[in-house]
Amino acid sequence: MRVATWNVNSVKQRHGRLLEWLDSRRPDVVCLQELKMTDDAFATLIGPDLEERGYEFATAGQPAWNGSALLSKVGLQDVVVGIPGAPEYEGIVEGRAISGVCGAGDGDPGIRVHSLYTPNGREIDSDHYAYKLEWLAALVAQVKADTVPQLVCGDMNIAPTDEDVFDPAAFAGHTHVTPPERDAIAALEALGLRDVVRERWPHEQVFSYWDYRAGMFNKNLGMRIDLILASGTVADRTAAAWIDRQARKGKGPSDHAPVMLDLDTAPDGDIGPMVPPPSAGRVSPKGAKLPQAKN
DNA sequence: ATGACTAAATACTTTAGA
Repeated sequence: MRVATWNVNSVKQRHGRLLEWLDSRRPDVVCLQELKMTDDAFATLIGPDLEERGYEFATAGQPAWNGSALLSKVGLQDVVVGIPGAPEYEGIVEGRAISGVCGAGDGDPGIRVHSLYTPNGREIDSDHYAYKLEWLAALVAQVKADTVPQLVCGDMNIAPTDEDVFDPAAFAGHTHVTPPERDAIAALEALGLRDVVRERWPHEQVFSYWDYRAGMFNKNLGMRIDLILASGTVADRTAAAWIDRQARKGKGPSDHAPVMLDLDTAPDGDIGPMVPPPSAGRVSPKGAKLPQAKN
């Protein structure tokens, strides 16, 4: 079974590339983030394309911003929209979480797959940052309460360690790298979840996000903030785990690349081409800075 | 010192992303 998570940065803008990627990689379960559209708009725009390819789907959409989706060719049961107990932001329930059980049947309990878009946090002294931490606490509580096999996937907006950014010095004082944020990832790992990409690439620079500006992708100045965290029995089935940098290349990409996990069973037939290892031989230049917002 | 790119709505400028 192949599982993928991808922040597509607008399904409307990524429609063609998303379908080409699905046809090339043939994932069985797909988590999408930043749909930037409502449930109805998603179903109208891309629902028929997904059904034609054998996917069931469920969405936690929202007008214009955020939005998470879960696609599955291997069953989609017990869908939960949102995280119980998660905070709202200024009275709005944002489309940041959806989960469902995939691959169940024949005595197999399946896997609860979460498709998550953690709040960005903006600045450390902002209420968006406090909201991010509260949201993460609700996620940890929910994962703890659920004892079935789990995959926690998505744009977590946290670089788990200093190895997950191009230069820790460039991120001093910024969100995504602060101890309270990293504590949330550590709390999930303390519950038995494992970061399958880092386990597979323990000493490589593997990034999943590169700012659109200033040639950051070409210089490999990125961050690893899109994660797949697997509970023990699922992580033990890892056949391959990687970041699909090919999907970040060319004209009109998302600023994120998909994260991929192959478990030790897969459907019969062609599941797509082999892909090269992530960032093979690439090392970030030293002393680079983050792009700065215009004032 | 500054800008840098993309997307959506607030729409020809602002807000947001990370």
